[in-house]
Amino acid sequence: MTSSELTRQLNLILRGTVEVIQQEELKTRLSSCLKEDRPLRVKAGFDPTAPDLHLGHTVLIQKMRHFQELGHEVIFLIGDFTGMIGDPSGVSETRGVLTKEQVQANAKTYERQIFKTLDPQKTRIEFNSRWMQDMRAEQVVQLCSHYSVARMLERDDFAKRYREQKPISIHEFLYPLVQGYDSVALKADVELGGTDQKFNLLVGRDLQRDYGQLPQIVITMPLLEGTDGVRKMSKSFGNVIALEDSPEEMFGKLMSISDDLMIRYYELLTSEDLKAVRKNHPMEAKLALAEQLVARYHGSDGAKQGKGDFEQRFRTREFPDQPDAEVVLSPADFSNPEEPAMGLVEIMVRTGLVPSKAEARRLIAQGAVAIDKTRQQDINFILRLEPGHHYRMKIGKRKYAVVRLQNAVG
RNA sequence: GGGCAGGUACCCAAGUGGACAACGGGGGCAGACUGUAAAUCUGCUGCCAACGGCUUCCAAGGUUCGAAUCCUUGCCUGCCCA
Repeated sequence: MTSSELTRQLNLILRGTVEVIQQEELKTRLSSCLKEDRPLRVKAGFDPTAPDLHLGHTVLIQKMRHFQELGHEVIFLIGDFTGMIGDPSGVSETRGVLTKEQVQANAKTYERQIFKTLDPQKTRIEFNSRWMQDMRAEQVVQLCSHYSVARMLERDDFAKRYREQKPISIHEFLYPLVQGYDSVALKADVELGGTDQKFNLLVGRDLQRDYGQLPQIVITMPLLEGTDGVRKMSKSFGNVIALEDSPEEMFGKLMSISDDLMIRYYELLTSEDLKAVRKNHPMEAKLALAEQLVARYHGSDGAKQGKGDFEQRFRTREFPDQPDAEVVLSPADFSNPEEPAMGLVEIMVRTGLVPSKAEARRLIAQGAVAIDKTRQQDINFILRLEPGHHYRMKIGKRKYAVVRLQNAVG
């Protein structure tokens, strides 16, 4: 194999990475693989408790795709065993333990989502329960003996919690060990992970060495910030853009991110030249980003749809074709069906877009509610409904609902 | 096993017998300004049949006219000693 091929592969592999441990090892192993005409075995683990992939995950998946394009073997590892134990963090809440059925269902969802990026023919999906399930206590203890508490406490998040006198359960120490053991079981050549996974990935190296294998090369990728632009994208922060968000939703969320974050998304999620992006008007650049990403997951029709919806809602401030909720009232909803009328607060709650009446009142008082383009600030306002009329209600900046009477039975 | 400290709303954190639905900060939401950007200013941020009522301060009991505050037990967490 030529050295130019080696360089070509390295360039693609290294694009966007934060750290490669060790780069020299990567080079050596890659070149021997090329020589022997065998693929690198690349592993990346995912947590089955969060089946909804979001853009944050795609940073890794994109990298997996790179490997795939270069002809290597990628393993999408689902940490179902770890998932079934349940995540310990969170003091009062005991995380629901996942059943096998749930894990199966989540795995299906994963497949559907990752195959928008990865080639199904070339992707191996594994579950770590396959080798963890029947491991005997003896073997578990033996596994534990490969690592020390002091070294465990080197992990940032453990160290921090230890310092702050926050609880750390023993079984949390098992997580890195199990994850590391996965690499042993799979004989991984490379493991991919976010920068937050660095410690766990390194444990894999140590364990592999202890078990007489060549230690895997660790490649860390940046964590993508969520829509708030500060914290990493995570369901628990409520700042995700999910791959299964509707085109409209995805487009809208992408448009609402800050300019700085937009650049970051370009950097990690596209191959665009950042210098060129910066030359554009930020608004235009953002539209282009939204179009590109929505098209990736929903096709070009989806992108058009998302853009159209965005234009309606925000640029021209029109009522969208697809409101977020529709409330249809029937005679039974009124005390006097002859003169159908209902308090605005009640209607708002019925849209499901507002969690409580108190919240509805607050919104009205703050001038966030309009009916047919007329702002309504009286919290006691009663809407008299006329048959056939579709009342268009706007709640806050981004929620729209239609309210109407049930059609007379014809 | 023993000693000590602690558990307050989404998070951090005040409050240590009545004026507490609970100071303050963060976050969130809304309004103004905008490019649904950033920054800034302002307001809101338990629920309801609402000048009032109801349910909250780890849980269950108890003391009291009255408890987030005092007592008992339990659960949870951290530190120190063994």
